[in-house]
Amino acid sequence: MVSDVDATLTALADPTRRRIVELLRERPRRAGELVAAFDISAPAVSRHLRVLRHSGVVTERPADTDARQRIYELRPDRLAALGAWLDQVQSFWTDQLGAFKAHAEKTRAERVSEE
Amino acid sequence: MVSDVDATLTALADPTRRRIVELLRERPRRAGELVAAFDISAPAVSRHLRVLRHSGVVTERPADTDARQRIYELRPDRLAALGAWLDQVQSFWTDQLGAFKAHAEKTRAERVSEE
DNA sequence: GACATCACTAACCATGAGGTTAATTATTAA
DNA sequence: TTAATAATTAACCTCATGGTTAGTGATGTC
Repeated sequence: MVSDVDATLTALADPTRRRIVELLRERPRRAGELVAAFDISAPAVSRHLRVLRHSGVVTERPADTDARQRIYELRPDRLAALGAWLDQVQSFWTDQLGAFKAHAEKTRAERVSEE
Repeated sequence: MVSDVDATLTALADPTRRRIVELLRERPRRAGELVAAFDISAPAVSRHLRVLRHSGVVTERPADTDARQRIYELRPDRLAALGAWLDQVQSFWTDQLGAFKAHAEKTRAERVSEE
């Protein structure tokens, strides 16, 4: 029930991996491109990518132009599952305390529009 | 920018803490009640609660009937912020999926930076 | 074919996080 | 006021995780 959410949260637990997700949020990127974005070594980034891959947060494929290069792309399903889990937790909460429901929704909406 | 999301994800990274959140999803609970729900020691649970407290996911207050007991309650703001972050990531993905599916391999697409 | 390049795995090391038991604080009960 | 209870902090141990450098496999380039 929570197992893929579990893997997703574990994957997003690390700040470097969160940053990778944010980079991939803009567009797919080559592994080397991601390595260049951090001050850590290439193998370190590579292992973060493996965690993200195995948790299903990203996909990987070789580039058409140069098969040595690997393109990483964000995959929405797992993030959607996490979102659903969050909605569930929040909805239970709002059911419990109906008076605050409006406030919670309002807060959420504000945060979205802020960025 | 991501800092509270950061703390929230770190807090939810641990399976025990996720389970605590799910228990609190139903109703506020006493610390001892939460301890009883796990096979680990009371201090271990206590520290998980501290992490959740510091990340803002839960609040704590003494019980009215017995001030030794502490009531833990879920707080929606941080989870809402995390939800907003997820929405943001996903919306970027869906906006740009079509365009990049076609050209990502051949073209180095230049992006408008929204930050 | 020889060599460079991209990204990965392998092997190793250090730190942090989660677990334990023992001690501490605050409150209630006798 | 003394003892018991609820929960926490303190001190300690172990192991998972993230970092490193070195080596490997595959692909592109000369």
